Amino acid sequence: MIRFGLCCIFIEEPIKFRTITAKTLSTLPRQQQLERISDICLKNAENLVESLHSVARMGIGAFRILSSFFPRYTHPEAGYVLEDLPDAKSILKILKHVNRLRGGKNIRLSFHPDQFVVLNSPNEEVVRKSIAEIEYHAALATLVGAEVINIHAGGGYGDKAASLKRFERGYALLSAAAQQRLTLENDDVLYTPSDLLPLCRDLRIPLVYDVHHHRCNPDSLSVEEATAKAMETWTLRKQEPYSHVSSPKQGWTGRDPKPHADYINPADIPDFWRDIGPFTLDVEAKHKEKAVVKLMDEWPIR
DNA sequence: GCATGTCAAGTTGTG
DNA sequence: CACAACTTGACATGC
Repeated sequence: MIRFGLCCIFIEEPIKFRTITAKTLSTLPRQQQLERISDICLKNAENLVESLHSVARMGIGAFRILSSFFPRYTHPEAGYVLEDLPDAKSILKILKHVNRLRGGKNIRLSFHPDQFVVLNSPNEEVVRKSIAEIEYHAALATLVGAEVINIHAGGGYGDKAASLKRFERGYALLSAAAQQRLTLENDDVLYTPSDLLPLCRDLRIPLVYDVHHHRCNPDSLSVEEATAKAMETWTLRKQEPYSHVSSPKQGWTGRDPKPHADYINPADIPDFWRDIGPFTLDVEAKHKEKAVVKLMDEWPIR
């Protein structure tokens, strides 16, 4: 049994999350900055409520919240905390409503902090900023009841073993709220499931198994083996596993299989996934909810 | 209006 | 060595 998930945004549904750049904010006095940000955060909170209604209506069971939900939250100049915002009370109220809705509709929420979050960087400043960004996600996750903050292990810096050791150091600096939600995902160029599984076992971190990344960046494990080992990291924590799927834009014969296609080719989903579970499968496709709905139609669960 | 360039941030592989 | 790719497009500006 598979629960399908949508990532961040919609292509056809009339829901547009808003944002603002640090550059634009920098032209405004602080009070006006906070007003602009507050307005955007309030609208994004309302958008999230609408998102839950929409995905529930379409039979989608998970939703990834975009990282710029509170735009520029940790920016060195434009950054802020919720209490700074004129609409803080309304925003909080809506986010608590989101949490109740999520529970009532049984929708899993997650985050995927962007590529600038590198917990294993040799540069201390990068680690410090990465931790701030993860803690921002954790605060938001606590408010809305999101289970997962999923990241990649980071750079290799010519020595993957040493770099994974540095990951442990960064991980140790996170709050309990962040550690509780942090998950690791195999990436498409560097860290394979085999690389990450020992670390996941040692730190009790669930492994989000991205089958597309595994095909782009394989190791000695078969898809079957990697699936089974990844699932174990979740059941150990008594959580439903998460996996990711996407299809290559130019097909597997094209030059670079890494870019994502508009839709999922059902053939890219391992057949045996029908018989395991339950687990959540985030669909990473450019056509967003249309791709998820199409996949659910073309790849019916038993 | 609509087209186009820009947007905080890291790391890697490619042309 | 510049640039795309990564989960990603929306905002800002200038015509």
